[in-house]
Amino acid sequence: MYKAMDYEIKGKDIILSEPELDLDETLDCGQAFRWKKVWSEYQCTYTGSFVNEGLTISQLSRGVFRLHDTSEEKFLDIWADYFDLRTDYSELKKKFSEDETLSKACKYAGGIRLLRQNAWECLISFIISQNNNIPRIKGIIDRLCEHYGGVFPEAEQLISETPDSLSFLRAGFRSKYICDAAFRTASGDTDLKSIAVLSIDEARTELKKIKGVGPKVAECVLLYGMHRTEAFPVDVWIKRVLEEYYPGGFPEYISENAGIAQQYLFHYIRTCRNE
DNA sequence: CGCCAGGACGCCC
DNA sequence: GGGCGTCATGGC
Repeated sequence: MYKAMDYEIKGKDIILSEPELDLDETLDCGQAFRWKKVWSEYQCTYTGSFVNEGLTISQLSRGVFRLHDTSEEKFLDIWADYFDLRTDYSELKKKFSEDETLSKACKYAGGIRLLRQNAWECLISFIISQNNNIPRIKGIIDRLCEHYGGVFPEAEQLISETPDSLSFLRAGFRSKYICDAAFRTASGDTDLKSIAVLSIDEARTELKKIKGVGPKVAECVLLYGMHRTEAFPVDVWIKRVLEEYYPGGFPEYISENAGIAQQYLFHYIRTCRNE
């Protein structure tokens, strides 16, 4: 599964070659909500961040990318992990493709990767996601970050908020859940770092102690924020996939990477069938 | 306008 | 334990 990375340093930029990555597919497929796409004169560029570290990255051509104004150290320490570059996705997809539906999904959008995101940001983001649509989720998270100076607020910054004081988010009934998550996290009652290494069922139980965290949100935090690739979030879209293509159950041989497979299916069912 | 959205909670049986 | 109404908000 380990894969060597192919990159070169070019001034203050890093040029990365990774055939199994596509920015549109990876950064805009419902796993992360804070990457902004900008079209400059010659290229399309994404700007986003991991915790306090910002990044501008553009796709120069198929499988070739420029990480702007960064360093080799930051690339190796932060972005290689964030984009999961040390995992061999060609190997993963080869396995997935033994299944007919997954084979189509991987062929349709082969540049999807599972981002290794921050657990706290995932927790709040997916609390916001419940019974909500992606454009509006992005709007709420934008307003949250904007209010805290353009960065995602830490739990400690949110403990003084109340559902009333968060009304500017227009998050509706979800605001009280954000407050509970912040209080529990800041007080140490919930410790995401230690939850991340629990057995998957213990981790689920711990996460669901937070108000507004049910099976789906817990699964998203595990998958996107803790890189527990066996976690398998089932929303209305994946429910349709399961009913239509997997009436006998999801393939057992994929279970340890079911969450990654789910990501290809989610994108496939939502976009391909509308074309 | 009505239906839906990367759901969870509270209550009922 | 499963079924169902409710919860804000706004995208489409």
